[in-house]
Amino acid sequence: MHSSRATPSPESSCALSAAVTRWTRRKEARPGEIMEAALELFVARGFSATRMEEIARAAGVTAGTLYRYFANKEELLKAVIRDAFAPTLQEGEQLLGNFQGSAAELLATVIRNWWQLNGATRFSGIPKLMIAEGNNFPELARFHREEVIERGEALIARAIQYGITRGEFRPIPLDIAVKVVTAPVIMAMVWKHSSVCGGAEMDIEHYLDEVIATLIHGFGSKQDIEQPIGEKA
Amino acid sequence: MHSSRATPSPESSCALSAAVTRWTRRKEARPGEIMEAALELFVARGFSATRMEEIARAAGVTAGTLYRYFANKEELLKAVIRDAFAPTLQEGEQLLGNFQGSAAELLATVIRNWWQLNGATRFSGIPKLMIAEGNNFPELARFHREEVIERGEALIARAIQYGITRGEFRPIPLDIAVKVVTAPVIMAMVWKHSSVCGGAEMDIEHYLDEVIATLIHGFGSKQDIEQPIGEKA
Amino acid sequence: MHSSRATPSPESSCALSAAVTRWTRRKEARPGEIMEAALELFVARGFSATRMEEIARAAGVTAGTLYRYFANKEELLKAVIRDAFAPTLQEGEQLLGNFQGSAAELLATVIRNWWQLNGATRFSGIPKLMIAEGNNFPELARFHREEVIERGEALIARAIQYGITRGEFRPIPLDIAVKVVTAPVIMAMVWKHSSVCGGAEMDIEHYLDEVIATLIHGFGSKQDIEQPIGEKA
Amino acid sequence: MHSSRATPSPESSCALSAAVTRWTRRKEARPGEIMEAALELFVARGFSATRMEEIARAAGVTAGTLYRYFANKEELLKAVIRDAFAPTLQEGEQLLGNFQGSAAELLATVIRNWWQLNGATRFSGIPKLMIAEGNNFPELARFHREEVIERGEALIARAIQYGITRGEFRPIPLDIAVKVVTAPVIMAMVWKHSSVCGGAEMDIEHYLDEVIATLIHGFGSKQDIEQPIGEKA
DNA sequence: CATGAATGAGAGTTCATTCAT
DNA sequence: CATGAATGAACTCTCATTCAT
Repeated sequence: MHSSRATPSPESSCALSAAVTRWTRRKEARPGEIMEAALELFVARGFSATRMEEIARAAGVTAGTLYRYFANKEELLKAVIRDAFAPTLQEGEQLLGNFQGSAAELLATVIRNWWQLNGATRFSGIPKLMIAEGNNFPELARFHREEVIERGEALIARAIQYGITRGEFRPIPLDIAVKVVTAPVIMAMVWKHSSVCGGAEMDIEHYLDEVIATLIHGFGSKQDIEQPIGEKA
Repeated sequence: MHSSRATPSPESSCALSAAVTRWTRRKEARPGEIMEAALELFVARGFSATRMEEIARAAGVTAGTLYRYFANKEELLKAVIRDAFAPTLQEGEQLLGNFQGSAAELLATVIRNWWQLNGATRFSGIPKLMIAEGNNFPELARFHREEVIERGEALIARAIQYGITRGEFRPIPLDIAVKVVTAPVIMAMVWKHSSVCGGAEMDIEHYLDEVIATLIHGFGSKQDIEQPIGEKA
Repeated sequence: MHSSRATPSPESSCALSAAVTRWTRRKEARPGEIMEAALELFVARGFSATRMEEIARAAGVTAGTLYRYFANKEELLKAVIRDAFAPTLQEGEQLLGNFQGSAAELLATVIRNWWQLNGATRFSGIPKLMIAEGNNFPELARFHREEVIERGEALIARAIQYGITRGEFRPIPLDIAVKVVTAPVIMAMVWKHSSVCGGAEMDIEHYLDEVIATLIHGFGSKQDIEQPIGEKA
Repeated sequence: MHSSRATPSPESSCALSAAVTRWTRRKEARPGEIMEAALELFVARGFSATRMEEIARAAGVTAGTLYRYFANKEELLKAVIRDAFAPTLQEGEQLLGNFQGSAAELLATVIRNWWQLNGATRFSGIPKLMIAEGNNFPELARFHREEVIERGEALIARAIQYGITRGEFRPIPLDIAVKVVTAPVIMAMVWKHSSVCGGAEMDIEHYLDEVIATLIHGFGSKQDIEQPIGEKA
């Protein structure tokens, strides 16, 4: 069955290799390989549109095998998400704990960290995934909201609060300000994975620089801020 | 030909007025009713997850009837999108043509118009739709990119250029600046339709005010802008 | 596709019959045909062991069609059961309402009715079905218990009570006496459908006669009943 | 060969006693432990619905191990049944050989014995099992019929014949009478394991008392038995 | 022109059984 | 001898689409 795959020399040693195993024992490696394949496909095609058998084939196993490691498709995605965000969130929480410098610097660092650990990796496809199909999978949505969004937004909120407390930022309501910060970053991730918008070929690093600059100046309190124009009366 | 069904006299057909029975009037309204129903459902559940029969029921017809007006599901969505954006874009193009005031005011107006004509209507669900499933329907993606995104971004670009030319905004690369402006607006539309993020209960009007304020100040050139912190390199 | 089946003359009328329909419209007949086929197969093979596609084939349709008429396999069986017992139970309830004669006669009639309307038909396979798999399908078990068993046992109970009230039967606790009556009848149904016990070739009519005789004499109060032997202490 | 696992000295193998390690002792106990676990689960869930891996886990081994001792699932059930009935039947045969008292007493004793040795144990689930799935496993059905049912019915037949010969019982055809006796006992076993009928909470001891009383009186010849009512013809 | 019964190609998931270790 | 990862064939159920009426 031309198993190939990590078989050093398929043709060597007649007697032994005749018995080339139908499957290779990989207990430890399997879950990771499967999650890898799943992430790739979920991001590329979407959750519903990805067939379990495709994931299996991409991971070099059969569909039945997936169910040894993950109870069902939804749990597989949950596992993928868990793996994706844990490090980023931990890193962020640590950063916030010890920070000493200016709020501008803090906000810039938080955003850049977020991008490097998530946006620049293939985890960047997950937000699009949840936006796309979260409504159809309520348990998945709940999980993502509680485990990822709430923790992530709390981080951003602390950074902004830090700036307001220091008088660097004007006193914007935290919940709103958090959205103002996250929106452009999430959209960047969406663009990376969407052929719909012309985002495929945009220079994301440059975009992020401008986002950061605009946010910092936009949040700034130094200048006397004249009333924004067109405020709903 | 045995149409029956509340048609007073199927065989009469003397003049035009006689033929305008309730059933016949219906016939002309059908495509619109179907598209209406389709938009509602596509936005709520996603494209793939919406069953043709649901759309039919919502439009008061049966599944087979849909295929009289639309070749298939994908063509139905294309028709829906075509209808959605034409007015908004026209309005925007007109505005840009005649504008005289400050760039800040222009940018604020463009954004608010966009929101009123799209974001506040149920068309606001379409961006999410395209983000979600555009990749799986390339022809759809191409159509949306060319007919909607490119025209929309051109509008925003003109508004920003207006500000730069007047010296109100610092000279940010246009393609980047456009994304900085559109990201928070599109995300607002996404949040409106996503149970995933806690966007359901956010105060979008207030959010938009802050977005506009932040953009205008962030783009502003008046203050001496110290070098943004953490700029790569 | 040699559809045959109620087609008067398959070979006649060239032009018309060339277009022999892929499917025949049978809206009214279908559910009945499907339930018929399902009963046959459920009884023969058991509930779990019967595949939906087998039922479909036996009913002359494809598997998908079953789901137009029945939400799922369990609902299909429920429909079969509903159809099977409604008439028997109604008949029994009517009988009990008007009866005038001796209790012995009443009991005999109730049992014989039960057998003729159920035991002698192919509905007789249903008790075996429920015994076999009821534990694995709790909703099915509940339905059968509430809709069939409880109503049926209430009937038997009334007949016995009638005998006790008249002094024809000794005062046996009703719940127990009901089981003593139903056990041999249900077992007769089980035997009819079980190759396991040598019941296939037994003379059930004769068996029922003896059951009735034994029950009536066994319940009788006339003779001085000496203490049953071996009663637990 | 690298068995490892608490084996003190895999390579020693000096004498017999050395080989009687805990692991080796286990080896001899295995089939019994597996059959025990299988019985429990087959009775609780049914034959098909019980997964081999469940049995394995319940027996403290893994799925693969089952196949060392039993060729497949069906053979495992056969082994379980073989073990279940041997003692009961032997006991019964002995009883019949030496009995001296009244037929009523004999019949009562045979039934009570049967119940105590089978009905009251977890073997009581086997009849339900065979009723449920016997038809799908012909070889199993044949085995059970020949090894269990026929021998059991022969026992009952002898007890009834004893009563007829002594003039205690009226001359009922033996094959019929046997069924009249076994039906209520088997049903009692079925009820014990069926949530379908409200049998779970019934007082089986009391039920059996009434069954025995009814049978003995029902079979009795003393009273002048008027023609049972409603006899067919 | 509208209907809606029917199709048929999968989708996710389960499980007895195998076999390299 | 025991393990348990892996297979692969079923199974139930879904849904876009067709087409006789």
